[in-house]
Amino acid sequence: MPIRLSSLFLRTLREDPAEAEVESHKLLLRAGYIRRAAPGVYTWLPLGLLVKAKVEAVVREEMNRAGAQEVFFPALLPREPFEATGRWTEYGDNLFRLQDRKKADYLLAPTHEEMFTLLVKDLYSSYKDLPVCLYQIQNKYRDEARPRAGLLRGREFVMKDAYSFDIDDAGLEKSYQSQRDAYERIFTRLGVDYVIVKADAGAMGGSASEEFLSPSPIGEDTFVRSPGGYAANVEAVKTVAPAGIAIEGLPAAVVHPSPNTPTIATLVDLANANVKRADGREWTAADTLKNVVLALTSPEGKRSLVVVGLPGDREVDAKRAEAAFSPNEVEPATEEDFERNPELVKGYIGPVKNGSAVLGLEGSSKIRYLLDPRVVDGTAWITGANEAEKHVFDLVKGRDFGADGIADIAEVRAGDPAPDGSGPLELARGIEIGHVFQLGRKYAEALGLQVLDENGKLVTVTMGSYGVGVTRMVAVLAEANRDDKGLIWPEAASPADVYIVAAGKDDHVYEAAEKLAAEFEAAGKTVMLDDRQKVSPGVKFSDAELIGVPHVVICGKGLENGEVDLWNRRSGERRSVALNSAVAELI
RNA sequence: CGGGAUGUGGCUCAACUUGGUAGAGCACCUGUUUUGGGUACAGGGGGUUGCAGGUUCAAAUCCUGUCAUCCCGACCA
Repeated sequence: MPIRLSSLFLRTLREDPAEAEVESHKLLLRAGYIRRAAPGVYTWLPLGLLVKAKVEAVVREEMNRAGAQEVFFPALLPREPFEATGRWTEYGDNLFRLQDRKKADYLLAPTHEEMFTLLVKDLYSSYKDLPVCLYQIQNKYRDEARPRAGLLRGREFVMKDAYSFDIDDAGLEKSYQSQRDAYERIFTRLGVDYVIVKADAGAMGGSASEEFLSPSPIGEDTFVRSPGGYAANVEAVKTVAPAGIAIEGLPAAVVHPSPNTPTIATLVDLANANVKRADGREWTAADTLKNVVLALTSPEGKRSLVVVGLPGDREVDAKRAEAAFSPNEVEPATEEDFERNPELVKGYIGPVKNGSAVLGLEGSSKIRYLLDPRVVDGTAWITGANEAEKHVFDLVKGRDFGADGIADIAEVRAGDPAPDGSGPLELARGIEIGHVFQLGRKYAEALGLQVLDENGKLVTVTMGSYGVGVTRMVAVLAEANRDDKGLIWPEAASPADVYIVAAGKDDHVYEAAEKLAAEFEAAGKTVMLDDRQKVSPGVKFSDAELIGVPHVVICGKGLENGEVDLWNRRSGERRSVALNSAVAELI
C-alpha cells in the first residue's frame, strides 16, 4: 500500500521552529520526521522512522556480510558489570542511573562492552569458538551536559555497536580490517562523504583506533588533513621535528633584565626594544621558549607537576595534553602548586639558572621537564632565567639545557607540515559517524574472559569495538542533502522510492495516480502518494520539496495527453513522459 | 560547570520601555471560492502570559526568588 498523504500522521510546518539552529534539524522538524520530547530526546514520526529503518537496513546488511551476528541486549542494565570495569564511577554524571523497588542500582546503558564480553564468557570457552563478531542496533543513553542540534548529539540515540573476539593479535587485526571494510561499504552506500582519521587510542590501551568523520562545518570534532591524503584527529597528530643545528659558533647565552614582562607579547616587545639580533630580523614569539607548568593527577589520585617547554607562539592544546598524559588528568598548575615549589618564578620560569639546571629530574627542582619536538639541539631561545624580571637570551638546546623527554602537546595550526610529508595541514570540522577500535584485552581482563588454547592453556581474549551512530547518521544525511526548499534524501535513505503528486481536482486524476502507485509497487518500489483532494497544487509541491523524496511524479494536467511529469528533486529537472512508460523510466 | 539569550493559544511572534478588557500570521473547524507553485472571502473554537511570592485599586508588563529551554565554551568510551 502506498503511504497516502491524506491519512499520513504528518503536519508540515511553514515556519522554522525556534528550538532549532542547525538547518538539518529545522528541516527534520518542519518536514515532520521528528519531534522533541525532552532535551536531546526525540520522538520518531512515521516518516522519520522510515528513514531510520533504511539506515539500519544498510548497516545490518553490511554487518551480516562481514560475518557479524546480530543480538539484542537490554538498555536497562544492572550495576555489577559496570562496577567490575570501574565504569560505574568513571562515567560520572554522564550515566543515567536508577534504582528498582528493592533499591538495587541500575543504569541505562551508555555502551555495551561489558555485556558483550560477559555474554561471550557465558557461552564460549575454547579457542575453537573464535573468532566471533557480535553486534546490535540499540538505544544508548548518555546524560550529555549539552545535547546539540537535534539528532546530532542526543541523550538517547541509536547506535550499531559490534565487538570482535579473537584469540590473538593477528586475529584481532583481521577482524578489525573486516569491520573497517564494512564501514566503508556502509558509508558509500548511504552516499556520505567521509574521511578516516587516525584517532588516539589513549587510555583504552588499544593499538589502533580510527574514526570515520563526515566533513561538515557543524561538526564537533576538529581534524587535520593534507593535500596528500593524510588525515588525523588533532590529538593524534605527530609534530615533525626539524633537523638539529650545529652548535659550534652559536653566540653564548646572556641574561638580560626584563621588568614587567609577564606575557610572551610583552617579552617580545622588550626584546625588540633592547636587544638587537645579529641577523637583523625582529624577535617574534616563536623565538621564545614558554615553560608551562601542568599538574597531573593519576587515576590513584596522586598529583605531580610537569613543566613543558614549547615555542612561545604556541598554546598547549588541552585535548592533546590529555591524550599525551593519559590516563592522568591534566590541569594548569594552581597558585598552591607554585607556593609549594618556590623555585618556579611565575613568568620567569626557565630550564637553567646561572648555568645550572633547574627544571628536570636532574635539576635542582626535581620537576620533570619535557620539550616540544620543535625544540631540537642547536636551537636558541629567549626564556626565563628563574629570577624575577630576568630572561636569558641565546639559550641553546643541547649546549645550555636539556630535558627529560618530549611532550607533543602544542596546538596544531593550519599550515603545519603533515607527519608523513604529504604537505601542509588544513584544519577542518567533522561529525563522527563511525569508530573502529582495537580494544585489546582491557575488558576481557576486567571481566575474566578467557578461553583454552590448543595447548589447554587459559588465554585472555582480545577484542575490537566498532560503532556507527545510526540516528546521528540521519542528521548527517539531512545536513548534507538539502536545499533552501527542503530535504533531498539519497535513494538509500529516502522514506519512499517514488513520490506521486496528484495535482488537480477531477476524480480521474486521483484514479490515475492510484493506478500509477499500484504499478510502481508491483515493480517493487515504495510509494508516497499525495492524494489530498482539497489541497492546492502549490501546497503539494511545497510539501514534496520539504519531505525530499528524490523522485517525484506529477500526475495532473498532462493526463489529457496521456502524460505525467517526472521531477528530479535534486536537479530540479522536470520532463513529460507517457503515463504508461513512467514506471519503466524510474526503474 | 562558566558566559549569553528566551519563556505569551499547537507553531512563529507582537503587546512589557511608560501597569489599565491579551493580539496578529500560520495551523485547526464551518461555508463559499480556487486546483500546475503555500488561492480568496466570511464566520468560529482555542491562552488563569513557565512557576511561586511581593508591590499596587489594578501585573504579561514593576520587584524578588525559582524552574525550564536554546546558543557559545568546558565536558563527551
